Amino acid sequence: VLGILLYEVHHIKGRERMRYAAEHKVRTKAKMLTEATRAIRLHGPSGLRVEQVMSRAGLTHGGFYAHFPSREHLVAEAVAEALKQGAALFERVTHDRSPREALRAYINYYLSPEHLVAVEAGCPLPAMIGDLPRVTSEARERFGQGFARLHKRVETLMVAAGVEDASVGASSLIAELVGAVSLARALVGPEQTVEVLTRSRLAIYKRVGLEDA
Amino acid sequence: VLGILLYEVHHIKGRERMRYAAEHKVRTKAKMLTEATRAIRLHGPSGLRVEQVMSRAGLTHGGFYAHFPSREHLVAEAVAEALKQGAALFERVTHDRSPREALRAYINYYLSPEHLVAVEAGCPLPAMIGDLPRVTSEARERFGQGFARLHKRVETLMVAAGVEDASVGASSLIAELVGAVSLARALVGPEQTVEVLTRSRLAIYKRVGLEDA
DNA sequence: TGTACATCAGTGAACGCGCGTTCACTGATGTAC
DNA sequence: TGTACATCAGTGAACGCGCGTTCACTGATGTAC
Repeated sequence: VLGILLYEVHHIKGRERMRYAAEHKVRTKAKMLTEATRAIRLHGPSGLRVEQVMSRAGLTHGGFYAHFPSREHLVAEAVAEALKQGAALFERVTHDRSPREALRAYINYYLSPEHLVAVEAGCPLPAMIGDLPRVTSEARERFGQGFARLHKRVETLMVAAGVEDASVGASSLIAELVGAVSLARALVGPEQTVEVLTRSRLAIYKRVGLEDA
Repeated sequence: VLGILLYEVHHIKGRERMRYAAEHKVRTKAKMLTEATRAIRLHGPSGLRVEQVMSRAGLTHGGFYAHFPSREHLVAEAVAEALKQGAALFERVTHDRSPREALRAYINYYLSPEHLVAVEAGCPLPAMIGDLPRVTSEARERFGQGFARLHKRVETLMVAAGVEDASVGASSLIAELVGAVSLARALVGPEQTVEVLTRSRLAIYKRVGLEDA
């Protein structure tokens, strides 16, 4: 009885006491997630290493399980987080431009040599798609949600830009962008790489009705 | 002196003696390569396991190094072999059809639900691109050669089919096909999957001037 | 023809290392009284 | 205010397993004479 009373007291007071610790924990978890999305972009979901994530977050690997029940749970959350960052990237590139210029800016950015190299900061899709079929279905569900959101954004932009069949167009655009960047990153020489990118840019420009820059 | 003489004799006779053994060795190496390309399609270059390749070829893993100096060399040769199979697949789907029907057949096959599932028999590109940036540059060179050959074939077909700007069109087509199938395989539910495929099919049909089937 | 010997693809055990996970412990931050 | 005690994020060593690679050995296929 006394034990139960003490437990209750601790429990109730606990909420007050924990507030700071909880915030602290949330911050370090966020740091871990940040590093995890970085790892996924650089090495793909199956290339994410628990110890590497922890050490980059300034921690030792043993502490991992205070935040995530397993590596796979981290991967799932990191996939979701990466897609949010992809959407944020879309906003950053397109905001405060006219629809047509926004569309052009996104296409140009996506197919630029800078984006090819900026694996850590760029769109997370090309870095993940290859691995995703071999990943938890939870992670893939999250990916599906993120993909749907991105599709919606692009579609909305295309409607505003006066592109007809925007839903089809948005899906097709994302597919070609992802495919072209994936291919370009797989190739070695600058010639082949640049050709893949510029050819896709020309083809896309033509079908969405943008003039050559 | 006598030792050198004996060595010479063995060496010369050796060629004769080895002929059968050599053929045998070539056959088992081919079996290993077949299994290796299968593994790459299923699990990506980084998912290829030496022991798994060997056991599927009916051998024990220790014998691997009688055929390849290292796992990475096998990966490089398997990447090249996989791309040859991809080109063969293109021939198989398009041969003895008129250019326009051949083009349509390839697009339809590539974006079909069967191809989505037929990871082992289908085009090897979607299964590899994600991993390739993290693979030997030798393997990537080989990939580049195979990609160039496929691009050429598609371009030639497009010229014959009367598509204008065939070089750009072929590159764009491959990029979208690869991107769409990669995305579709990454997604879970049938709805999203099918939508990605059919939207890309519609978009491609439109831009290469094929009517809906 | 038969016996001794050479070759080498293939065997299977062992090694070493990376990596996810577990666990006993610490130390900073708090509460109780 | 000060001392005893509770909590729990984080530490760091250890475990277990998968996997690429090595290595001493085998046995089938041949040659030598």
